[in-house]
Amino acid sequence: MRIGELAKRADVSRDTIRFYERHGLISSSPSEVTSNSYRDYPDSTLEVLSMIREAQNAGFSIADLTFFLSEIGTGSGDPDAVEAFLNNKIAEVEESIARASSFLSLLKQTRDSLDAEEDESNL
Amino acid sequence: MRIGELAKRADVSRDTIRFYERHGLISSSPSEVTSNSYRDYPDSTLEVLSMIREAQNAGFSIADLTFFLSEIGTGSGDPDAVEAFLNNKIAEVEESIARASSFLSLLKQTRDSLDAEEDESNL
DNA sequence: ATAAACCATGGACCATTGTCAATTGTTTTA
DNA sequence: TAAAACAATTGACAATGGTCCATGGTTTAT
Repeated sequence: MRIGELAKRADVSRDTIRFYERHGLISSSPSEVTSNSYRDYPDSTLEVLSMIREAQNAGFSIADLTFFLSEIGTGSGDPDAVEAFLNNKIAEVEESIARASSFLSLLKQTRDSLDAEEDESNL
Repeated sequence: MRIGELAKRADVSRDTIRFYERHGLISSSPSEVTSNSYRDYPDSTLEVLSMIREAQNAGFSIADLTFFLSEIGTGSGDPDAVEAFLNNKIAEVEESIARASSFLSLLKQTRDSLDAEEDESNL
């Protein structure tokens, strides 16, 4: 599919798609029609884009993703390095989830005590 | 305490502390010694700094934190706006945790299939 | 009392993650 | 077939979250 359709379906901008492609997160092929310079993106790019969002949300940088996706994609590279990378990242993400949960509790507690105050003043 | 000690204890740079203070996340008072321009930070700043880290990890921006901390600190402002802000943020953080957990599964699954490949080739 | 360590201020600078605009070419549609 | 919509490329611009540096003053340690 062409970049415009991909952008619409994945809900990211064309520029973002090009940005990701420049950084090796996704890839495309020249269109079958050789008379233009349009690129063709496989359907699977949709899932990759969705995964990129999840990964970023979990704290992955573009550089992390470049490494992860290229390793996963090609299977080349030092398997031990990939394993070490994954173990590191798994630990980081677990840690991050734990921290976020703790912060979430604080937010809820804050809201609840705010509610209590409200009720207090509405007697 | 003075900025250097705070920086060391909280494990952030002095510049970061000043940056946060400029943005209203923390505050200090002039030192008791009036002959200098040194600032004095209360011990509680340590917890605030630690909370800032948790909040950032959970997706809060500096602007979010500025709002949250000032509201929590002063109790002034529109309580409904604060409540709405909190409800929004709580939903966002919950969503983010769910996504991160899903991504974590992918990472683990990737590691496991990598391990399986390894074992495969080591028969 | 002097050197080393610390502090404040201001502004420049930086990496990351995009976004926008200009130009030029291609496709689709009315 | 002409206008509107879409695409590629290049390079500038922007927001966020800091970091660094120069300068000049203050404190602490020797």
